[in-house]
Amino acid sequence: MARRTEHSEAQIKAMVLQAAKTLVTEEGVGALKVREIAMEIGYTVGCIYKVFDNMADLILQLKAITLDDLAAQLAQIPTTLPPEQHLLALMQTYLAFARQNFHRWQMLSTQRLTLEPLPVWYQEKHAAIFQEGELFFQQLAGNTTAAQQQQAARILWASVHGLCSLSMTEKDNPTRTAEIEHDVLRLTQSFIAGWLATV
Amino acid sequence: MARRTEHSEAQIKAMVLQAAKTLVTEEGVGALKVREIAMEIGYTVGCIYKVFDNMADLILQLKAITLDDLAAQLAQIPTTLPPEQHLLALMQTYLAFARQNFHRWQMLSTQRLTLEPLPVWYQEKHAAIFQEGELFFQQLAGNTTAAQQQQAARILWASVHGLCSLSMTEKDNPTRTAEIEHDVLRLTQSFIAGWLATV
DNA sequence: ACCTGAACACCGTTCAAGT
DNA sequence: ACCTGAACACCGTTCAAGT
Repeated sequence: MARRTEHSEAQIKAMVLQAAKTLVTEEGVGALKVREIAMEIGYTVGCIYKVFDNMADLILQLKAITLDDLAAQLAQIPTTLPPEQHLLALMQTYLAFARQNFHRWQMLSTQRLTLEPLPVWYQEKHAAIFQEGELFFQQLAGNTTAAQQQQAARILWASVHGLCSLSMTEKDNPTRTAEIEHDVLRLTQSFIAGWLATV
Repeated sequence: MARRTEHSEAQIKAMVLQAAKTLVTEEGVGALKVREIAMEIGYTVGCIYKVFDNMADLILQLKAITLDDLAAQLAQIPTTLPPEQHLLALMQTYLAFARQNFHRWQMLSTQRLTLEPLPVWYQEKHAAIFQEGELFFQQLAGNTTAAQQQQAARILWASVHGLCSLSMTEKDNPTRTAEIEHDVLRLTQSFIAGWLATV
């Protein structure tokens, strides 16, 4: 009954990812089902397994797109800011991205159940975001080593992520929502001040 | 074919939770299946739904036990420590617990897909752990408000959690493993120093 | 060669039917 | 009254069979 060739493999791949992105954005990662995607793009399930190894592969590709979108947001921060302001802007932009893309951001933290390590290309994409920040710790304290600057950036990113994670999965008091920004602000300022004093 | 009454409902509930705890501890939350639990305790699946509403309920009970175990660890910290040392001990104990109970600790962060809010009794158990810490921020800076102390404790817990989360889900370099403790130490010390300076 | 869609294995959950 | 176990709905995944 088949034989269409209306779309190339690359086109189908893009259609699948687009449909998957919409599904996750609107209903969360829990709503991501092969049959649902297939119906959305007008093909059957078998077709999806021609362009993706399996569901874990598809999810990884989708996470990569989310990382790209986040990186693009971070890149928009003006480069003229003094280092501490720049670090603060990075963290606030991260929070804003998490808010505006809640379900996709949440998906970034869903570790798959398989124990295989993440592919290198994905790890590098992730590391690139963390590297945003190292430069500014260098500018803040030029006498520190590169390892110290890396550690500082890594700690700041991870801790702000933890704070976002806690705040956004809690029950949504309207008051709470406004508090998150203050928490991120205080965490960032306090960490930088304390790091400068003890490094 | 049935009719045993060898165990009370409470006994069966305890057996289920014990079996579930072992399964999660040894193989992770992904290995938690009703049929598996049923086989382990020598009953059939239907029996499990007599003592638990569903799988989400069972998982919540299991998470509550994990929170209790964590709280017990935190309570073992000697009360004679000066406030900053005590905060540091809290964070290091949290890291140690996460390490020694990796799969159960990881399960604490797995938000269920249903959008219902967590029951109040569970929220309180969770909040009780976060309250550990507030007292010491008060001792560190008596001139601050209770709200400021709460914010500080909340931020410190969330950020250390984020750091543990990042470190422990990364690929396990043996070198990395030793670095985590240094990261937690630096984060805690820097945050406290910075908080005291800017509050 | 390309796509279908029925089948399979495996989940959580339910409930009529046994004892 | 208590427990069974077969059935159901719903997943991801595969692959022989159509065009």
